[in-house]
Amino acid sequence: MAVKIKDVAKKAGVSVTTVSRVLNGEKYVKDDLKLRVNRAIEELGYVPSQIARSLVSRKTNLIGVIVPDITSNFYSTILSSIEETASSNGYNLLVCNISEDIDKEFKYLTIFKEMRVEGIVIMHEKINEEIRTFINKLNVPVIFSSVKPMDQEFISVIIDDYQAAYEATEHLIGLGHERIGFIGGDMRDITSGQNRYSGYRNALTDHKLKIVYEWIRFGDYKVQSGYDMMREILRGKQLPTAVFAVSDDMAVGAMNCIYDHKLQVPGDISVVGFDGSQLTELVRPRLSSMEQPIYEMGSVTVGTLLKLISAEGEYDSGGDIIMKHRFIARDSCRRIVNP
Amino acid sequence: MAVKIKDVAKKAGVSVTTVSRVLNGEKYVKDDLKLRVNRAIEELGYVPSQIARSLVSRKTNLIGVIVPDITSNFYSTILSSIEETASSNGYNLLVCNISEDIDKEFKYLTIFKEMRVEGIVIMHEKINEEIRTFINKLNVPVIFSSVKPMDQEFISVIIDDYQAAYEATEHLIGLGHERIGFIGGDMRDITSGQNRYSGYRNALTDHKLKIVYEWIRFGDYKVQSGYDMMREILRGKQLPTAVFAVSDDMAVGAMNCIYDHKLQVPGDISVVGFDGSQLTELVRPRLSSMEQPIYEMGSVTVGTLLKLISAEGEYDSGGDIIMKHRFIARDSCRRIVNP
DNA sequence: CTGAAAGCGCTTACAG
DNA sequence: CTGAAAGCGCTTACAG
Repeated sequence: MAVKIKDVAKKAGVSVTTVSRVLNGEKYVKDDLKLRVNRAIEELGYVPSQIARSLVSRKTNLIGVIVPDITSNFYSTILSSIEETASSNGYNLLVCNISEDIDKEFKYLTIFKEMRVEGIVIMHEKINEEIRTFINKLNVPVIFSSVKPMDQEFISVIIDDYQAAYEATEHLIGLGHERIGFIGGDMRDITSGQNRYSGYRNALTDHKLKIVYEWIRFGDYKVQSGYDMMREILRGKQLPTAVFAVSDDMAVGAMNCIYDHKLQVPGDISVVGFDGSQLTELVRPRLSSMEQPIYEMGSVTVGTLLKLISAEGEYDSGGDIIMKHRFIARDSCRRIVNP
Repeated sequence: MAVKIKDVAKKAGVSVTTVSRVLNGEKYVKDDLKLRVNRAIEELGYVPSQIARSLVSRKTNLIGVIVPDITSNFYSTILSSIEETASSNGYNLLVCNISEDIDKEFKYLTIFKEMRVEGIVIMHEKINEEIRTFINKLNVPVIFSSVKPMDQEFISVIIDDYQAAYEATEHLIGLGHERIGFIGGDMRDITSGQNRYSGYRNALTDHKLKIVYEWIRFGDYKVQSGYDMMREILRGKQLPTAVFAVSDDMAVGAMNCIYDHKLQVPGDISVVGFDGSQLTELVRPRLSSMEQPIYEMGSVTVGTLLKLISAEGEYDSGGDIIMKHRFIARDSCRRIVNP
């Protein structure tokens, strides 16, 4: 099979201990021995087994990542950032795409444990009782990225969703809109579900605008549900002049639905999205959106996780990590002159 | 630290051998012992170390995947399919997003070797001499998915790109187009670079149409390059009535460029894409595209790789694996009545 | 500075 | 059916 440390030792005429020492860059190896060892490594094409190393060092350099849907631009962008940060810190990623399948998540968490990953990143909010129990006694640092599930005490890397949604709604109000619809998210998630909804509602009421339930729907953050929810809104007696969707995907779905109904964005209905994903620049008209610092969130997630790992539970981040949001106006909203 | 097999054995009052046996589902263990062991496992929350197992079994159940750009819908879709197939066969993914960085690829291949992955999937064509040499003597099955780099003899899972590009071009010709532009790919890739270009050219010449180099550009498959290449084409004296881009991303970039120049798709210029990614249904007008069976390609890639793994080099796939393509007409092309 | 030996947490012949 | 022992490929005290 593959060449092992013993083969290198034999070829170099030294002990495996010595080979191990030059492998790990220890000093106290005479130069000529070091030279012989390195030459043997070179000639044999020796690459040490991380498996064996992990067994003795108890370090796997592995981080397990659970992604709800890797084909979503938002998640794949965070993931690419996570990957980059992890990689540059010497960590590798075990990636699990659960696509709504809770059983798969449980299976994967077990695999993560078998593989002795040093930390886990979770990016979805559908945490049930069984999973909560499991990760609680897992004895491995867990961090949530971009979500904050209910009833659990792990750190989340998020933005101030309430404030962000409030400001996004105010943007529309500032443009003169008074009939503003809403396509929300999952209420099992505190921030992207509940807080964004509260932000929307409070912005309206603070500005003396009525909350019209006919214009309010809840989706699953994906394009199709944005489309479907928008269609329901379009069936109403009176139409809103603007819609705020809490993900860019849903906003694009809504835009497409409006387009397919022969209405114009922003001529007939303005649309605001949320996330600031690449989609915003991909569609026409370009989508105005409340931007999350997606890429930065990925690196902060890994950075914090690495601190948790090296501190072995002693590190206190001081609770959730709140990143800065920023509204980016593009071409999907218009000013209402005569409401 | 974590509980190990010895702890279970002690608690159950048996030898570690016996625990190992019930763990691995061997028969020849008396029911009452099995019961005691399982109870001990349960009570201790024992999960065996895959690291230790791998060391003795020489099986890691790991597949290394190199993706050029995980944020691209095309690649993330293949990846999700790869993940699903691997997972359901008991394999886990070590994912590397190289984002154009050849050095990173080399680093990752080394890590793959250290981790003793059982197989490797590569999804990009920029294989240089150093990398070629490395994977050739890696002694691990390698398979290329959706690409076929030059000068290497590993299996690729691809479609008949020549024929597909030919048919896509013919679709436009069939609609009456005579001035058909082309936004191509990377010539280092035989199929998606060279063959698609040949398919386009031969379709034109077979139908007595002229090849106009003013309308031909080459990009990197991404949205931005589609946009940029289209802008160059739009600068020409005479405009084509249609453009065929060899990726949906570039086609969307081209559509956006046309839109930003106040021209209509398909009114002024028809656009055909390639891949059949989710983007085709996301944009308006919906993009007509030559569809690759993306999801199936992912599962076939893993399926073939697993055969290569279990056959230990004895399995002969009979060369590249050619999947079926299919043109899907949507709304981005119009019929030319008076050319 | 260098090496023999023990040990990381498992599995697998080999005996019984 | 069950267990003691060797071994997977490394690292790390411990001696020298």
